[in-house]
Amino acid sequence: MRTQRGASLTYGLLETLGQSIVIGDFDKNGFPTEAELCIRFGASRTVAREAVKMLTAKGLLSARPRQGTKVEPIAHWNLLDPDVTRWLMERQYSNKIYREFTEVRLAIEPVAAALAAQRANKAEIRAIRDGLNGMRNELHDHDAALAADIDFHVAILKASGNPFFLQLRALINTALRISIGLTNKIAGHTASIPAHEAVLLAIENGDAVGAEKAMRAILLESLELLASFQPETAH
Amino acid sequence: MRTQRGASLTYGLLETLGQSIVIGDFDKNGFPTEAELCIRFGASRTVAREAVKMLTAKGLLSARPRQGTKVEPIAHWNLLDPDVTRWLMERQYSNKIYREFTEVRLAIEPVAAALAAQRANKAEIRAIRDGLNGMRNELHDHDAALAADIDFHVAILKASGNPFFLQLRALINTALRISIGLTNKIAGHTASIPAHEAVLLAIENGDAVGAEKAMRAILLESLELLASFQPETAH
DNA sequence: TACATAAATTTGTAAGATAAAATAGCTCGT
DNA sequence: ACGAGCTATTTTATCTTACAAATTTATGTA
Repeated sequence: MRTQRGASLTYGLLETLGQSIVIGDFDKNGFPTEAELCIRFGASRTVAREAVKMLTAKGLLSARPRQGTKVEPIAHWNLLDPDVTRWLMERQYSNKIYREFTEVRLAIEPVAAALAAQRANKAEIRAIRDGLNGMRNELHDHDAALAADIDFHVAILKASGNPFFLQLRALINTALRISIGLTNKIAGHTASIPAHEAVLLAIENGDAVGAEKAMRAILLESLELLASFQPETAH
Repeated sequence: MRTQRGASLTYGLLETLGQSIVIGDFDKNGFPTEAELCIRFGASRTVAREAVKMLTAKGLLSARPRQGTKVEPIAHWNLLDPDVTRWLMERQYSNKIYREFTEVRLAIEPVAAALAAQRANKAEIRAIRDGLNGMRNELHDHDAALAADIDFHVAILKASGNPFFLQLRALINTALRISIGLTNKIAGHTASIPAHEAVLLAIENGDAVGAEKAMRAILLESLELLASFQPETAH
């Protein structure tokens, strides 16, 4: 999922800086100079430069001689980069970003479900069903149920056959974790199994329109539940 | 749009390697070792390493000691990264990727248009109208008409108020350039002005459902036109 | 003041040395 | 022959130092 499994100095600094940038730690005093980075994080120039270069590649920074390194405005960030999405999740939750995530899901996932209904093979349908069964069997274990829920949605993205849709798995992962974190506060609430069953059934039957509607219903239900539960807050 | 305006050695090598990877130049012999990179491209280790690190940040490469640097499978690439999208465009056109692009557009743009109908302010509507007028006024100049067409679609993404939608501007840019490149081969064909007018009108009237349908019609029309014109080719 | 020139700051590039990781190969005892 | 453990090798990872380039600031001179 992330850029690399390894935890070298460079990737450690990448994580630290990425999170700090997303939180806004450098908004006041500006981004440190290369020399300051080395001092503050005990890194060599090589490590500092390579971490900055990777953050530049993700749109978070830009550097020019004499002018220094600057944090780019959020409009320039590669928001669909898995690392950036994860850093956004790890910072303080905000209703605004959850709504934005869900709007993206409302655009993508119903269309992906419709395509899956037209194209999914047996193995892909089995993967979707495994996700649903996991949700059924783990009603007691919130973490396991969440993992199964994510598996269900990602399996549909895969079954769509369009690799670009699959790129959004990190965002969906994030959105679902936020969603679950909130809905868990509502006593006894769990993801709606029947709604998920309806999506699977439509895909199995090759019913593109039905799959699209059923998936949209899941997302709208989740969105309305949250809206009714927690009023819009700042940010 | 791209990672950096500057044309330093590092960014030059980034471009060269990114294009080569996307084309598949390293599929046979594997990706060169750091030392080989320096020799083949006349770069210092610093430049070679930083370019590789940026490509790693975009999901195209991974590196481990002793094992070397390898091209990741396409499923791992950050396909929505503006640089990656541009490199994909610059390689040989293929019907498959055009269809995939259009599927993404069919998911995102109608929803963006619906949101724009609910939220767009006067300045944002003016930007959309400017794009449409540009298309009207530049019927003779294909390049200018294409630019106006792109402006029109990007203005709607902006007016949606969701920054994640705007991330797809590079993909839409690419898709439209491919589309225009093909439709220009059809004698006398130009983008349908009335269809675009319908979208603007619906947004101005706050008609979310109408805007969504009108935008979907534009994309479906474009897709069908191409399908009828050029039969599915390899890749 | 206006303009040219020098100085200072910060990133960009280069090169060499050493460390660490992971594979391949070898030695040796059984 | 076989396997455990050690050694060698390859390649990336890290550190250090030096210099170049770009750009802003300061300075000096007419």
